[in-house]
Amino acid sequence: MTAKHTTQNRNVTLADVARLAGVSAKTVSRVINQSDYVSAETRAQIEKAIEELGYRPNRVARSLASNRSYIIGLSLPDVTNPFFPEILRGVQQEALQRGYHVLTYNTDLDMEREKQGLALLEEMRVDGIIVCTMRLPDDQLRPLLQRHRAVVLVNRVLAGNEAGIVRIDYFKAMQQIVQHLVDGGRRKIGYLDVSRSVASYSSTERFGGFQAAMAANGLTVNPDYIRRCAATIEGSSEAARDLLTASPELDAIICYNDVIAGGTLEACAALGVAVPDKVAVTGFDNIMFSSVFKVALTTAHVPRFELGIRAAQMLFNRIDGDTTVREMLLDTELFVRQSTPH
Amino acid sequence: MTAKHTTQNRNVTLADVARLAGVSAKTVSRVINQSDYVSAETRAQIEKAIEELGYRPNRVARSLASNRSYIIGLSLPDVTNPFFPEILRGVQQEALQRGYHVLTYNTDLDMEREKQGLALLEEMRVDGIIVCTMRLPDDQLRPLLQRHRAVVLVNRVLAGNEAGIVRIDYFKAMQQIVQHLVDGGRRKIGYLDVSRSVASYSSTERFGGFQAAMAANGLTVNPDYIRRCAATIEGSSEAARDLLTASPELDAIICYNDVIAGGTLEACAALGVAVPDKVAVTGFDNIMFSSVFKVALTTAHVPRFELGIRAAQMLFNRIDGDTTVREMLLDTELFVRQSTPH
DNA sequence: ATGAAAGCGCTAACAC
DNA sequence: GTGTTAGCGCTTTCAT
Repeated sequence: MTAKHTTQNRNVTLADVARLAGVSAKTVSRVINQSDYVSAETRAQIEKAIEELGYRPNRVARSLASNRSYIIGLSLPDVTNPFFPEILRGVQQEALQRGYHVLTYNTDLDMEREKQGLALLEEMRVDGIIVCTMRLPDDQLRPLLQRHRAVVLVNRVLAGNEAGIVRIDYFKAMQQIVQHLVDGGRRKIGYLDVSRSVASYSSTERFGGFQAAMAANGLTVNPDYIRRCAATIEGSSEAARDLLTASPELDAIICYNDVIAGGTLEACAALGVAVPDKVAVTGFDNIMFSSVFKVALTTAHVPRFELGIRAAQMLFNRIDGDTTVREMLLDTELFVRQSTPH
Repeated sequence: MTAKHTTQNRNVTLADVARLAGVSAKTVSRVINQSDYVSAETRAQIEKAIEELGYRPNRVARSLASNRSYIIGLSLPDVTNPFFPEILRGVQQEALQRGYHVLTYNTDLDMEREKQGLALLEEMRVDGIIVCTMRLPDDQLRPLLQRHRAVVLVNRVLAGNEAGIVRIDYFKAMQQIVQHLVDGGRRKIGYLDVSRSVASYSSTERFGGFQAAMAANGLTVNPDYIRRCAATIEGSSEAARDLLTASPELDAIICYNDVIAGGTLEACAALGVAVPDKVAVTGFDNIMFSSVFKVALTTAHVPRFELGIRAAQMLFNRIDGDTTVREMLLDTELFVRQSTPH
């Protein structure tokens, strides 16, 4: 019985509503889209019919007919990384305010899936997409984006392209971190980077800021002090252990992000290395948990929620045909906690 | 120029491909759906035409015509909570294997959004949905689910409904935690619960297991030892401080989940309370960071990835008309770390 | 193995 | 203010 009821609803169509209300399909359409003036009387008729039949508009048909979905796509590399969910929340807040919905596609750090996701979103004819991608090389990404009506890229630069860009000034943020450590008396500074097949905007900028600030302080970047690892607790813990064992003279380790810093703190604890007395440790991002790590983490706070909002605003401007703002740069804030001298 | 190219692609249709390949629309359809045998020769023709025109099928049209989307919806309450992204990954892995895509809707712990999300997914005519909901009361949830073709509920029971259910045995898991603490000599055990407008499956079962195990060990549950707080570091930290100040005799605090345990550890540190020597602390879920908290956390590992896989499998069975398995119960595993005596 | 015609449920562009 | 006529781009019958 329940099942039958379900099936019934499924087939209720705009025409059914029109018939019951004694009006034309178009008038019903006007009501559900609030697109045009309908007399209060007919409107009431129609709303009653909708209620009675349990009618729900079919977005698929609407989308096909109007070539407009009021849905935007969001491609995320890894929802498991606490960095990204906050972006989603920002995007969603802005979208809902404008009557759009957000559909998220998780690419799981896989290039193939990234392509699949962008293709799917295209096949669904979403009105625009916000893309957080790390892996896909420029020349593979570009044609995929080209096929979309409106695109905003997050933390990625891409030349020869129509896409809008919202990004964080990672370079400057990392310079601040280095300066903070140097001001705290540290000189032998290691760097635990994330391993990547392709250099990403994030890793390039962060490492670039590190190098620049080291040079500005007359410090040399010792290649032995640099390690790469997976952005997981296990991977970074192991890498940090290696690094600290090979170079016990280190007095600071800068980590690509908070997750890697978490692993580094674990390694320090395991080796009996005091943080920050012997070695200072810094993270990046300021994820939710960085304050409850073994040692509360000094880190660069990345305004992820705001990043999502800005990206969405830029996308909606583009959907509405306004492409004047091409790029947007947001600042971070240094959060000093217990893992560095201060 | 780029824009023109984009516009061109957008309008390439199956009919265009058919025309160029010199076949009928239906034959092209057969090729892109691999639904029927087509001679190798014509297939090659068609593939060449597709390539040449840069054709991409329009899912919207396909979905309207076939009443099938090959998309499943996943409704999550809060992607920011590290509990949920892993479920998404499991669902997605299973879905991609079967040629489906997953669209995620984040409800942000808001009842209205939860309703909106389920309605949106219905309007999109997805083939089925997996719902992780906490807030929506039974009688509001039921009619919304009824309108969907196939439904699987995660960690929620709901009577009088066609939906499949996959859940975790939280009751038993919490019993194990209590037993572990009692075996470690603890008797004055507090409980830091999550605050909710409505009692959820998770909170009810976890607290129920706590009560049952306390009783089984001849221990009374002191109402003063129970607090509720938001599932954030800040909220739980404050609540834990209150609890420890009001009841300094406590020798253990059981937390609803790892996030709350994280705040509790912070409170202990701030108050100079030794963990686990003075007070043992337990979490729940085993999120990625629970091992790098101030004190490595003893917690119940919830197999979230597998949960996602099972939920997806159950959903696909239902989509295929097989509803024999109505419910599925998964076990947790106790991870003993430094925050409890052992 | 392939094609023709009809229609999925809606909106656009004009009527009136 | 409201209705009519065509499609949107695809998949379904059913033919052949």
